[in-house]
Amino acid sequence: MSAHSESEPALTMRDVAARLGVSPMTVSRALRGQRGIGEATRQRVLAEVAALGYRPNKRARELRSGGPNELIGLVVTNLANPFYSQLAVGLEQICVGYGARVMLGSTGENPATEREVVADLVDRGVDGLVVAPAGHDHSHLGGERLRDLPVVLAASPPMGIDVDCVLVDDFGGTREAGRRLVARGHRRIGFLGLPPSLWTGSERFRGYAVALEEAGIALDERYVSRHRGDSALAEEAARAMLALPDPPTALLTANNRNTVGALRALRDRAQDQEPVALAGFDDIELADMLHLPLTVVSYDPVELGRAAAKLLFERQASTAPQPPRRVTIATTLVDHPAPR
Amino acid sequence: MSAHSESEPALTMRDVAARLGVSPMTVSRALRGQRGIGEATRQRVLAEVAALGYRPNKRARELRSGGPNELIGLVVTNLANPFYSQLAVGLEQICVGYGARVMLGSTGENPATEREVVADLVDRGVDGLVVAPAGHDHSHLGGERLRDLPVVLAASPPMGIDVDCVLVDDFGGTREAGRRLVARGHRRIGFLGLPPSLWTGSERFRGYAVALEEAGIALDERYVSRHRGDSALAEEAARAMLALPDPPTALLTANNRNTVGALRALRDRAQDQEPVALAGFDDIELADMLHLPLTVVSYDPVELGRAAAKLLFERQASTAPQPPRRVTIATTLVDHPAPR
DNA sequence: ACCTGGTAAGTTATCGGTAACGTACAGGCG
DNA sequence: CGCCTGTACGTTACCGATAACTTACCAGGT
Repeated sequence: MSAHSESEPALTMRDVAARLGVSPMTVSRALRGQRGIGEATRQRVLAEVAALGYRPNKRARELRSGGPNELIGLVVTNLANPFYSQLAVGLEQICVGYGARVMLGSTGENPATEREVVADLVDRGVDGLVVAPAGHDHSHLGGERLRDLPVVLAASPPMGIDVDCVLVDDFGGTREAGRRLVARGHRRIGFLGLPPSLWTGSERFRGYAVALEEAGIALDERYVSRHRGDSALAEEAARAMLALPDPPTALLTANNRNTVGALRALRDRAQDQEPVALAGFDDIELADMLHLPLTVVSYDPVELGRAAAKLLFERQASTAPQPPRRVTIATTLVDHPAPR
Repeated sequence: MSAHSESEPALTMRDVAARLGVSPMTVSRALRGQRGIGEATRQRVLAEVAALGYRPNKRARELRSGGPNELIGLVVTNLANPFYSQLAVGLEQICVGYGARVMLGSTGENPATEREVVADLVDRGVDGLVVAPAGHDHSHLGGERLRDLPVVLAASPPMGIDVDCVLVDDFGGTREAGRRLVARGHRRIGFLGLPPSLWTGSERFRGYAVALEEAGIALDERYVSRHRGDSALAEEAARAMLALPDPPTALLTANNRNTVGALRALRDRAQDQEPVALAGFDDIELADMLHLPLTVVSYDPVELGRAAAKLLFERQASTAPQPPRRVTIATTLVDHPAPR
C-alpha cells in the first residue's frame, strides 16, 4: 500500500534482456541506436523498455566507456550575486544542448575552499570546469592537477596557467563611462573602485585613468578610493570624497556595490547643493526608478556563461592541443533618466 | 613539455596497492577508515596515497556500494530569478556540511521539461531532489517514478503526492501588507496578482481578500487584476486601474514583477495628482532609493533553501516512513521611505 | 558445392571500487 | 596441547553497462 516500502530492486539491463530472451548486449545496442541489430528486434526491445519503465544506469555506463560524462562543474564565489547566477544560466543553456548538466560549487571567495571544491568536482568526474577564481594565483587549476580537464576562467584571465577565459570588457567599458562624464563637462571625477590586486579592479581603474588622460586631466589621488568591501564602506568613501574642499562633480563607480554606496551617499543631499553626476559599472535593476539619473556600463552575464560553455565544448571536441583562447564580452553605456 | 599531451593513465587503487605490495582491499579500507587493518599499514598506505596524489574514483565507489552519492538535485524554473538563486545558495550551504554537491536543472516553466530534467537527475544518481515545480500537477514526482527518492517541493505544496515542502507564508504576508494599507486609511485598494492556478497566486489573493474582509471592505472586481506575465503587462493593468472613475488610492502587488510594473505606472504621474500608496510581496533591492515610499513583504529565500536541505537529509537519515512535513518561512513587513 | 562478405546476435573481459567470505596467525584458556 | 576467538589481511565475485571479440546465419558470386 505505502509507496515508501515498495522499493523496487532497481531494474537492470539484464532483467530486460532476460524478459525478452536476448542478451544484455542486444538491449544495450538497441538503446544506443547502434548498428548490428535488426529493426524488428530493436522495436521489441524498445517496447519492453518503455513498458517496464527501465532507465539505464548512467554511472555504470560512464565507468565502462570512460567517455564524457556530460557533466560540467561551475565554481563561483557566491551564487547569490546576480552576475554569477546569470553566468550559471547561460552555462546551463548551452549545456542542455549537449545533454550535459551543471554541478555547482561555491567558494565564498576562499582560495583554499576553491581548491577543495575543484578537486571534489574532478573526483566526481566532470568533463570540464568553469571557474570564477577567488584568488589571483591559478596554478592549482593547471594541467596535471586536473587530469588535463578543460578549464575556462570567468571574469579573470589565467595567471600562471594556459587556459581559456571569458572576460567582460572592463577597461573599455569604464573608459567609455569616463569619457561620457568628461563630455558632460566634468573635470573633477571621483573614482570608487576595487583593490588593484583584482583583475577587474585593475582594468577598470585603467579605463578611468585613460579617460582622464585623454581629456588632459591629471589624476588626483584624493579623488580615488580603491577598497575591497561592501556598499557601506563605499558609501563612507563617497561621503569623505564629497566633503573635500573642492569636491568632485561626478563619481565613477567600478561595480555594483560601489554604485549602491554612492547612491546612498548622494541620497540625502540638500536640494540647494550642486548635483553630482553618477556613472558606474554593472547595470542596476530599476535604475530608471531612482531619485537621480544614472549612467551604467551594461553587459550580459548570460552571454558570458554561454561563451564559457562554448569554449569548453569546442576544446572537448578537438583532441589537438590548441592555444588558449580569450573571449571578451562587449559593454554598452546606458543612460537611465530620473523620474518626472 | 606540453602539459596537454602527458595525459596520465589515471592512477587506480590497484596501482597504489601494487606499489606497496598489498591488496587493493587494504588500500580501500585504509582510505575509508574502516576497521580490519593495522595502524602501521594504514599509515603506510595513506603516505603512499598522498605521495602519488591518488584520488579514488567516486563513481566506481557509488556504483558498487549503492550507498548515498552525496548529490542533491535542484530543479528550478529560472535561476536568473533571485528567489531561486538564493534558494540554491541556502541549499548548497547545508549540502557542503554533509559533503554533498548540488546538481542543477532548469525547466523554463515547462512541465514537460521538468519531467525530463527530474528523470535525468534521478538517472545520474541524486540522493534527493528539491523541486520548485513548474506546473500544478506533481504526480510525476511520486514514489515509484523516482525510485522512492526523497523530494522536497519549494514554494508550492504537493498536489497528488505526499512529500515534504518548504513554503513562504504567502497568505500571512499579503494579509499583513493589506492590513497596513487599511491602517493607513485606504479603502479602495487595487490588487495586481498572479493567476489563481498558481498556489502563490491563490494564497496571496486570499491574504488580500481577508485583509479587506477584516476591514469590512467589499471586494471590487474592478480593482483586481490577476494575470501571468511580465512587468509590462502589470504596468498596463495598473494604468487601467488608475484610470477608473474612482481609482484606488493604494495598490497591493503580489510579486516582484507586479511591483515593478506598478512602480512604472506610478512613475510619471503629475505632481498635483493624488499620491498612490504601494505595497508588494517580495523585497526589492534599493527600495529605499526609489522615487516613492514602498512597503514590502520581505523574507529570506536562503533560509528556504536551508530548510529544504534539512528536510531532505533528515528524511534520508531515517529509514522509517515518516509523514510528510511542511515548513513555512515567516515574512516581515518592511517600510522603505522615499529619499529626501 | 565452396568460398567470401555482411549482418545479427551472443560471450568474455573490463572499468574502479567494495562486500562477503576465506585464510593465516596471534593469543587466551581449560 | 588442543580449541576457540579475534584481528589483519588476501581472494573472489560483483555492481551495471559496454568494447572487443566470436559465433551463427544467410545471400550472392564462381
